[in-house]
Amino acid sequence: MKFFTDKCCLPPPTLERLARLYTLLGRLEEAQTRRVTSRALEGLLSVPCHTIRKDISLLGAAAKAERGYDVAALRQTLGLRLGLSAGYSVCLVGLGRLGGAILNQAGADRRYPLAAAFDASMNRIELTRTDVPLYHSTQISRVVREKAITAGIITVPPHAAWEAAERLIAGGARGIVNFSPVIITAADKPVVVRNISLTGELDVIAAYIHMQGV
Amino acid sequence: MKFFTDKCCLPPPTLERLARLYTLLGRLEEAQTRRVTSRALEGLLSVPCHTIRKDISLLGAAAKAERGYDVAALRQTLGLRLGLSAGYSVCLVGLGRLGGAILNQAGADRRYPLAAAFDASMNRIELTRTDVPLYHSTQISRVVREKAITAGIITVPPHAAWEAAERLIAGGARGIVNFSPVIITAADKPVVVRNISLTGELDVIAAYIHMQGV
DNA sequence: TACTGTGAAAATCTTCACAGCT
DNA sequence: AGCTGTGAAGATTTTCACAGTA
Repeated sequence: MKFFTDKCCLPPPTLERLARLYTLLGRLEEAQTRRVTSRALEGLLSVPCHTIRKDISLLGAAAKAERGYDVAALRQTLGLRLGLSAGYSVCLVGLGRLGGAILNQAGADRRYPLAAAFDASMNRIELTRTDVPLYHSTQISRVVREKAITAGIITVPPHAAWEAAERLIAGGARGIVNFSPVIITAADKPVVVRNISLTGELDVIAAYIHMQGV
Repeated sequence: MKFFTDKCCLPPPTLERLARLYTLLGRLEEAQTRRVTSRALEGLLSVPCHTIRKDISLLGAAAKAERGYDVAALRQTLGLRLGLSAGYSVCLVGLGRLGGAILNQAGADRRYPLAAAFDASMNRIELTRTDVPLYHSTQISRVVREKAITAGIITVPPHAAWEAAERLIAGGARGIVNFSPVIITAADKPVVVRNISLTGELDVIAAYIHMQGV
């Protein structure tokens, strides 16, 4: 018998849905919504209400059987149990167009402040205007270690992606969001990797369409 | 008894893995690799070789039991069966920083050429330099319909995301890649939606880390 | 020997059904 | 009446084990 994937104590699909729910609850809170029923969440998340209830139930800590969930309370519980309020700091590797966009939008989202950003071009580092401290890519491991950075966002060109990932891992990073079109794997390392690719998403869409599905 | 999700004739997880495999095979082909074994793919995709073999087997069309798969042949089969060589055209909604980045990188990836791009600001439309035809956001439905655009990429601010999605759908788009931090749902419409959010990915990473997992 | 292909077994995830609360 | 919580049933997905082929 095997308990889920590795040592995770919540099924991965549940964990991912709950993470999305957390963000949604934040938005509802901003909109002054006090309570939501699982059925309302079904419409907002495209997840069956049964599944939502089950997910929350698996968390082990829900409110009593009242009319719907208390938005603020549920969000807080979620943040606690999922470790989303841990205040991890992240860094950015690659100051090209995509990196630049993230650098600027990072201000909008206070949850994951950028503690550092890196690029392989000194020229670009000098041209970039930001409050985030900038370093040359060769400094990744050192800076990640010194600042105790938890995760890195990779936006470098394909050929440089692996080296960026290795440096992040060498510095002790525990997570990587990889936007370069190369798949980064770290099955043997204690690192969570999320590979995101626009083309990949379009491929999946094309495949679903091809299958006549929804 | 229920057959997978909706009318799709391949299990969704399989479909998504195969789509990723397709891209990987393209890369291997560029690198002049002729054959790959399922075990080699395991390392490159972080997917167990058993699963890879099963996935390919479900496709229904693999080579004879030789030493590994013929890279080019498998890729071609995949493209055909998954509909990845259908030559869909896509459009971009939102010419902010992220949209601009995608607009420029789109040239790098010839698989999904941008047939149009939209923004709500005429000023920004005039300032943007590109070969892609630009239109005001109010034209989305018309242009999507006239150019038979299959999918749209949304990079607008949160408050404008829903309207963008509705216009795309009204124009007949079958797929949406949404990079805005709002979740777009279209469970009742024949549209495939992929919501992608940097913060969301960081949340998932944080949650996995919290669970002590890998 | 080293690989793929695949039915069957095992594990996992989702859905159901109904108890319990308000 | 209408909601949540949850064990159990059902469906899906992964893993296994081994037959078959070069």
